[in-house]
Amino acid sequence: MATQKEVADLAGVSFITVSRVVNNLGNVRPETKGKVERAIRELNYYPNRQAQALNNGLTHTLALVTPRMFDRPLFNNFYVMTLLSGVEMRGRELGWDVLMTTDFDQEGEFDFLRVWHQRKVDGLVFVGLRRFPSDQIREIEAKGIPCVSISDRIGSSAVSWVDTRNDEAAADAVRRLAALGHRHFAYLGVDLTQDYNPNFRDRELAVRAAVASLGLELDVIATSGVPTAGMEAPQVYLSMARKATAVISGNDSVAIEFMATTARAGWLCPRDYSIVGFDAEPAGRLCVPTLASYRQPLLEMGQSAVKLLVDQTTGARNTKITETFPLDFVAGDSLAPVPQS
Amino acid sequence: MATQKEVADLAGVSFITVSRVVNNLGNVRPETKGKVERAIRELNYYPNRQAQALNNGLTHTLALVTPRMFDRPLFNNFYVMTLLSGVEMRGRELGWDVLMTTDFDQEGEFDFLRVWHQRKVDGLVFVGLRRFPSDQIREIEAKGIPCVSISDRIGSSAVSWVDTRNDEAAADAVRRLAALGHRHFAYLGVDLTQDYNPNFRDRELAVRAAVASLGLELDVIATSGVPTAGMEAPQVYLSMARKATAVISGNDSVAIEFMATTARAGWLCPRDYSIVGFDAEPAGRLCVPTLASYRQPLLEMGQSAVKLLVDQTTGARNTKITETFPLDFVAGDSLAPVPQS
DNA sequence: CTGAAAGCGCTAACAC
DNA sequence: GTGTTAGCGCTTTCAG
Repeated sequence: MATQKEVADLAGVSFITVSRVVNNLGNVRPETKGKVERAIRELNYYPNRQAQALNNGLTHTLALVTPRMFDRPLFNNFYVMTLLSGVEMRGRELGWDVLMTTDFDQEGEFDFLRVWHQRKVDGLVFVGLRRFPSDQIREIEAKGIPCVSISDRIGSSAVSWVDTRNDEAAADAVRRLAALGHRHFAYLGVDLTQDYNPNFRDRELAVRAAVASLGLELDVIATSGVPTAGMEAPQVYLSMARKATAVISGNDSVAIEFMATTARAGWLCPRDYSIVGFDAEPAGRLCVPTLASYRQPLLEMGQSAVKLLVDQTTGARNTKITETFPLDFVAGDSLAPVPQS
Repeated sequence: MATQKEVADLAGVSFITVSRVVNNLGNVRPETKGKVERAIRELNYYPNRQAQALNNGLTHTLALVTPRMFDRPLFNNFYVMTLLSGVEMRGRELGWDVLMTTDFDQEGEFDFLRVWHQRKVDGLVFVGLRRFPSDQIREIEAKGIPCVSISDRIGSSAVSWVDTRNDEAAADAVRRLAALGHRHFAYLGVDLTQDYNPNFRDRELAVRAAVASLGLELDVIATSGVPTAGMEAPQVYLSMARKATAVISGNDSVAIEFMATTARAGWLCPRDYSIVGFDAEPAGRLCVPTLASYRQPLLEMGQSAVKLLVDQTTGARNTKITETFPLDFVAGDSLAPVPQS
């Protein structure tokens, strides 16, 4: 653990000169600089970030805040992890490190601001799959804590966000299925009154609107929360006398499970119904039939969020920015013309 | 951002008393302590970790080092993600935060020790899916950098590791399939001369040994590296005149893709062959047929690694510890008696 | 162009 | 029990 002073001694200069070289402040004669650089290399010197941070307040670290659910972190999840990849990639480019945290602590307290208070990070990126408590928003506003939200369009003027145009994609799904002759739709979602999830919310609302505007039929089946009569979505669907032929699922995981369960009951996709999901998870590509879906540019979203955050902490920008991305349709064999019965 | 001094002023004591209260050092009269605690609450004071770290050298942060592949982080991966969950959970319990990093930087340099040199973390947990360069091992030994490896049984006496008994599970798989009458095996792996992965390595070697000891037949098909004649594993298998009826796959992802590809070619599991994978990914549960597999206790492994690391940094233990976990068999419909042909 | 002095927020060692 | 002094490694004034 070489220190600045040791480098200075070896190079025969004062430690302040080392600081100048390390931080590229100019004002150093080339040959002095050369001596210092040689000493740095020889001692394998790295500036101590803790000490730097104590001076200028910058840790060059951000926290990625993700949901904790069922008493454990929700890392094991394609959506969150792809975002993390984007965050890490852009973070690296900009010289920032990423601290993984969850929104709740062990005891179920909402304390994700802790890492900022402790000065472990300069700012936070939220993966907003859950309602944001307004207490925290007020604190963020009051203290000017740099924050960017992904997926949840936080109302506060202090929080920038990036999101996708789920409404467009959901409307496209309805249109696409209607064009294949489908007249009876089902939407697999969550109980929005219980489980706030902005993605599911936007998708369900847009599906409702699009189906209604075409004058078609729609069953909405909640997956989580309190499922109808204690049954899970596939059971609810299978128990219906008149089954929708066009199923739109709030995400791919739900869709894949749905396909597997109905298949075991002898009700097959795409023979008996068509289905489309969201998020284009890799598992959907491996299904038989392959699952049609809408891809969010998660990698880009993660990268963009970091950019916004860094701009904000460095003062390059201090106004709220909002950014929306389109979703791409990913074709699959799970989409077919309505069965003639 | 209240400081210790501000709290002290408000409480009418000196800042050192605040420090004593915060760190529970005793030596403080209860009523003084009460005053200080009230001031802390009122000012919403958090100790500045940077400053603490500058004194005692402890950041209470660990780095989880995971592989970067194909120019991006490999976070989006069931295996890595479940480990991360375990690491985060135990970290929280012990008051440590987790910094996510990758083994290579943007330019392909092996610089995962950077975060330690910069004093951003107190130690490292490696997810060893890749050969560890011996340069780094030497540096770890020389500087006493606290490290724990997951899955790769690092030879150095300075690096503790946790791993699973893949050999046992692989032998069990062979035994199980042989008991179902299978005599011709295939193993789907990677090119071990090109792609070092300790899990795949242990599994392949054990399969080879077990099949040989029973005097049965084995085809080994590499998935990555340079696939035979430019074909991927399923194609290689399908192109064989005499196909193995018992397939053991190095992991579930490969197995799932294998099943999907052969199914499209009309070669069906379990009618035409049986298959078993490793890691018990959730996607395998949703396959038709469901995929038999062996589950590693990844959550526990992650937790255990953190425990070992923390013990090492706090000096509670300074000898190398190694720990192995058993794998659990997870039943699936992909296993059946050998087809009568 | 280079250096000396002060201080970031905190803790360890030593007084009182 | 409580306070004072020094110093962790670095950067930011301000002098020379």
